[in-house]
Amino acid sequence: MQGSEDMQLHAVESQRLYQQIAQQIGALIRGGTYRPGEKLPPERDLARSLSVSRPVVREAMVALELAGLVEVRTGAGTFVQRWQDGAETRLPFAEPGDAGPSPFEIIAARRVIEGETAAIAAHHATPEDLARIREAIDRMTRDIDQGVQAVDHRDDGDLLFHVRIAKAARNSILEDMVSQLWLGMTRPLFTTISRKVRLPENARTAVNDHRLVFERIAAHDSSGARAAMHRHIDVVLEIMLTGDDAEFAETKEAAQ
Amino acid sequence: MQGSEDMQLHAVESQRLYQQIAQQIGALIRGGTYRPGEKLPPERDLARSLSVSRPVVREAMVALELAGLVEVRTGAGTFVQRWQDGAETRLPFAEPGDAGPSPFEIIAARRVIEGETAAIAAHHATPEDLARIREAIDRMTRDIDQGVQAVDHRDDGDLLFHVRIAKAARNSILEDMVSQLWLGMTRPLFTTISRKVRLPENARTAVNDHRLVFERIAAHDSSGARAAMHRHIDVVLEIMLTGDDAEFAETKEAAQ
DNA sequence: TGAGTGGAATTGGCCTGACCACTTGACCTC
DNA sequence: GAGGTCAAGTGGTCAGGCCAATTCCACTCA
Repeated sequence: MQGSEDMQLHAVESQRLYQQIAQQIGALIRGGTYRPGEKLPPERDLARSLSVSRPVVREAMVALELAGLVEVRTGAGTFVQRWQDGAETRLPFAEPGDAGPSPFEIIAARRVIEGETAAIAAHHATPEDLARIREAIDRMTRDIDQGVQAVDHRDDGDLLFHVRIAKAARNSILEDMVSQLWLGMTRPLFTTISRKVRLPENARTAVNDHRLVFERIAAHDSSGARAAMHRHIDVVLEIMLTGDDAEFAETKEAAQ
Repeated sequence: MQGSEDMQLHAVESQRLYQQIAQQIGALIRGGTYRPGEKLPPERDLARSLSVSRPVVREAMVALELAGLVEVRTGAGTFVQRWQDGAETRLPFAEPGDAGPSPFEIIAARRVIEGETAAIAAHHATPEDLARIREAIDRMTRDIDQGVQAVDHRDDGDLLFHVRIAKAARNSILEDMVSQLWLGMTRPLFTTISRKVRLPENARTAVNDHRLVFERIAAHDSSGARAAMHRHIDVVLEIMLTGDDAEFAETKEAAQ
C-alpha cells in the first residue's frame, strides 16, 4: 500500500465506545440478523451482553437513529427501520478498514451535482442571486490579492461561490449536497491534496473559472453554465493529480 | 396554509431532550456565537446552564459530532469544526417549524442525480451490472403480478433498480445519495403521497419505464439513458400530482 | 537564562444505580 | 364481548463518581 520509506505512523485514533457499538449493531442490521421492523433487544440487555454501560448504548442508538437505521419508540423499544436504504446506509464515522470515499469520488460527484445546479441556476437565477454569486467571486479575488486565507468557512469565497449557485437552483437538498461534498474535500485526511488547490496561482485560475461560470449563469445559458462548471471542476481534478502520489492515478478514470 | 376542512391533527411527536439541546447549540454555532475553532463550554457547565444532565449533553454532542458541527477531543474539550459547510449544515432531525425538504424537492433532486447516474452507468456498465439491474426489474414485475409488497426494503425491486444503476456508475457517493433520497420519499410523512406510486396500474407504467432506461444503458447510450430516466421520474411526479392536494401545485415548478 | 520536566487542574470517557413516564398487553369487570 | 384497569417492560433522564487524556505553568537544573 505504501513505499518502504516515509512510512509515517498515523495514530489509530482510538474509536470511542459508542462508535464501536453502533458499528457492531449497524453491521448486524445490514447483515440481516435484525430484519426491518424487528425489535432490537432492550438497551439494558444490549449493555450487558456488550459489556458496556447503558449510556454508551444510548449514545450508539443516537448514532444509529441519525443514520436512519433504527427508530426509537419511547416505552416500546427500538426497531429497525422498515423503509430506506437498499444496501448502503453507512454510519457517519469510518468503519475499520474503510477510508471512506476517495477525493476522486468526491470530485466526480461534485462534477455531476454542481454541473446540474449551475444549469438549473441559469434558469432560475434572480438579480439578487447573481449579486450574491458575484460577491463571492469578489471576496475570493480580494482574499487572494491580500494573501489571506479565510479561517472561518463562512467567509470562504470559494465555498460561497459554489453554495450560492446551489442556492440559486432553489433546491435545499442539492444545496446541502454541495456543502457536504465540500466538507468531504477539506477533511483533515485530504488536506495535503486539497491544499494545492489553494496555492495562489491555482486559486487565480479557479477564480477565473468562476467568472466564466458566472457569465453563463447570468446569460441564462443553461448548458453553457453546465459546461463551464464541468471545465472548472476538471481543472481542479488536474491540479490534484499533478505531481501527486501516483497511487491515486488509477482512480482517475472513475472521475470520468 | 390549509383549507378550513379536513384539518387533520398530526401528533407533535415530542422531541427528545438531546435533540433540543443539539438544536440549540447547533443554532449558536451557525449563528456565530461560537466561531469555528472555538472551544465550547465543558459538558458539565453546559449541563448546568441548560438544566439537564450530563448524559443528555453527551448525546447531543454525539449528534453534533455526526452532523460535522463539532469535534470532540478527549481531555481537551469540544471544538467547533473549522472547515465545512458554508451555511447549511442541518441537524438530521427536524427543527421546530421545519418540515424538511418537500417531496417535490426530493423528486427534483432525484431527477438530477439519477439522470446522471444513468448516463454514467451507460458508459461503465459491465454485463454483471446489467444482469443485476435486469434482475431488479424482473423482481419488481413478479411482485406486481403476485400482488405482493416487499416488506423488507432489501427485497424492493423498485428501489433495487435505482440503487443498482447508481452502483453501476461506480461512485459510492452517488450511490448513497440515491439510497438516501429514496429514504426521503418513503418517510412516514410522505406515505400518503408516495403510496399512489405503488398502485398496480402505476407500478406497471413504472416498470415499463424501467425497461426503457435499462435498454438505453445496455445499449451504452449515455444521453438516451439520461433522457429515459428523466421521463421516468417526470411520470412519477405526475402521478404524485394527480388529484392531489392542490396546495403542493405551486411547488411543482421547482421540480422543473 | 532557557530548555526540560513534573504535576495539578481541567475535561471528556465511562460506569453504577435509581426513578419517572410511556406503551403494551394480559386480566378483570360489567 | 366490550371496555376499563393495572402491572410489567422499556426508553428518558438524573445524580454522582472514578478514570484517563490533555494542558499548562511553576519549578528544576544545566
